[in-house]
Amino acid sequence: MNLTELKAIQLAELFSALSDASRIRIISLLIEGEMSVSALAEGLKMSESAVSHQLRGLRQMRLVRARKNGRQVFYSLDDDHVAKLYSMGLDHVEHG
Amino acid sequence: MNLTELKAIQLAELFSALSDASRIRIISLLIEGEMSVSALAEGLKMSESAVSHQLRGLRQMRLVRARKNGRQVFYSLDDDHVAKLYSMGLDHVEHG
DNA sequence: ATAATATATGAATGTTTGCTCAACTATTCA
DNA sequence: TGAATAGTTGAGCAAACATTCATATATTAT
Repeated sequence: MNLTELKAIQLAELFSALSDASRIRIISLLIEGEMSVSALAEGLKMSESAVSHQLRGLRQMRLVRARKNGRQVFYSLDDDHVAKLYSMGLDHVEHG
Repeated sequence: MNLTELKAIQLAELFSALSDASRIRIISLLIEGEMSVSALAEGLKMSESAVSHQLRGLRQMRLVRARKNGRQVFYSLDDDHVAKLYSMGLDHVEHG
């Protein structure tokens, strides 16, 4: 194998995106479908600012996608890899 | 779904274990087979102390297992979930 | 135009993290 | 026994991170 340093960093960045409970909960909501920032904030009992900051990180990693409609912004998962990693992790936590 | 806060934290902890380039490289070496701390340190060009600190975290998460032989300690992956998460992440980074 | 709503963003702050260094335990060798 | 080797551990420090607060931008309503 012999992983390059670059790929190690990229992999670490990918998993970093999933390494915080707030982001995990954001993703768990987005798995069910797209949601606005305020709906996420309400569902998570976090401030809209905090949610927006986290979404920015997820957006930069291309894990979520934003769709603007009027003054709302709807976020959804950009890619099913994320959902797969999520469910595989959940599996590990629940059983095994 | 409605993920509990506890499970969100556990999931985040699992992914945190994979969220650092040094740990990713440790895991990429352990995928090939068990290795002593000093062999890992040499392969990664890290101090044994730094490697040992990281291995402790991985051990506490039950991602690696330690086997002591004389004065050496050989580490290996505890569970193939880890290797699966790793290769799925690599897939995401390399293609798509 | 003004006000209200939805989101984004920068600075500030407290917490967490990864490493180094020094000290420690356990094991082998002489 | 004493010295050398392999690894672990705690303290300390700098860098990274998550949230809050205040402010800014964009859109809609009056």
